[in-house]
Amino acid sequence: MRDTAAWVGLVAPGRLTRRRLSAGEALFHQGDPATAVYVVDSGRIRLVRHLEDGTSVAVHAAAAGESCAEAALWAEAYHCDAVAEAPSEVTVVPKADLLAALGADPGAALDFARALAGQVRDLRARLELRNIRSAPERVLAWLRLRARGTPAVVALDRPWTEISAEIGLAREVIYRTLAKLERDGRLRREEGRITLTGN
Amino acid sequence: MRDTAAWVGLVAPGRLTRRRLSAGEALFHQGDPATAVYVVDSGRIRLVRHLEDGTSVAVHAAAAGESCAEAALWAEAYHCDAVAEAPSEVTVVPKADLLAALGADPGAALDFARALAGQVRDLRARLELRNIRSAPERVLAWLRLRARGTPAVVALDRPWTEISAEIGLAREVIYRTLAKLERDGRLRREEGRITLTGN
DNA sequence: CGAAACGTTGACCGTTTTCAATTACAGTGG
DNA sequence: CCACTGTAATTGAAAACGGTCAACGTTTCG
Repeated sequence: MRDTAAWVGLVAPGRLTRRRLSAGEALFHQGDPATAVYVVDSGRIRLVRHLEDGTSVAVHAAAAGESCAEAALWAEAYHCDAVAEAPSEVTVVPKADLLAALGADPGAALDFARALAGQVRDLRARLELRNIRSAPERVLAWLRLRARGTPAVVALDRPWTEISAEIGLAREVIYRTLAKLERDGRLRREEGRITLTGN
Repeated sequence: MRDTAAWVGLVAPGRLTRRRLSAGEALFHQGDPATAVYVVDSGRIRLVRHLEDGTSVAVHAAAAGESCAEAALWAEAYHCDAVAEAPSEVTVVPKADLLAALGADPGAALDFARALAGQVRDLRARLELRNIRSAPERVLAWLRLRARGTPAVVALDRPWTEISAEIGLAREVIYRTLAKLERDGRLRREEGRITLTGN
């Protein structure tokens, strides 16, 4: 992971800004003129779309390393609110600069497209994962997708509490499921990593 | 919807091919040299990734109107199998032609990026939707996201059977939930459309 | 006209969620 | 250096919810 936002390099470093947000602080509001795209460096930014009837729907929660509001590049105004869920830091990539860089060099635009295509691939896979109803099967599928080498080993870079949200199961279920899978000999749990065992 | 693949127009029509697949037929195999990107015209293409340990994981199921294997543009070989779930038709967009078109004109590359960014936005929203556990809340959120006008009306362009898969609930649950929401006065069901009622 | 797909509803079962309680640490400030 | 607080990791038990099976009327379409 996490070359996710390599395209930030397309903009001159001097044009990038850092912004620090405290919990609950807004990065931008729905309707504000779209002036920048963002990359979350730390913390978590929640994007919420407000609807005509007064209700709202969460459309994304960008974690550290992820970018958000790319679509703002082609929009006049932001289509959702962005609020920090926790103290966060974001890199502000001015829309004008990024567009200029992309328009000037086809290679740059292709790099950008490539990053987006990678993200589309990832998101589709995640979505497909959610179609697996059974908790153990889903967890196994998630593990297999990110396993490397023989025997298959998955390095755990963040707490299960966080991973469980990505997998879409309550964290208790994850623990229980892992324990059971280990008992059944499907995997082995070690400090910071999981080894998928043959059968 | 479904300008999803407007970028197909970037390639000279004469270079596009149509391919018809019968149920179960393979469009390409993991490891095959990546030669094209595809747009599903009808039917459904299932993408499956095969893993080192012999197991496999579904990474996507492209329905009519969707494109697939965009990432193949930057890959030597396909990273998954593509098999028709049902009789299907796809437009074959030769990788070389598309890359050439994108590389020649920054505007074209930007259009491509734009389409991908839109898809990223959609996929994130769908994923976020899946985080809503409660069936009625999930259904309502889905409806609200695609409601237009005041009062909010959702036009139904396809059978619930299909929609239920997108929402991620068994179709029976959808029917039951809709019936209950209607009973509770949260919405009204009419021929081919749903009206969200105030409260 | 008949087969398929769609829409609908009831009932039951199984799984996941939720609530609760406990252990283990890591970091903080006195 | 040590209580003290907060997060992560676990596990148990009960409740709730969605999944699945079944049955049936309806519409669609070849």
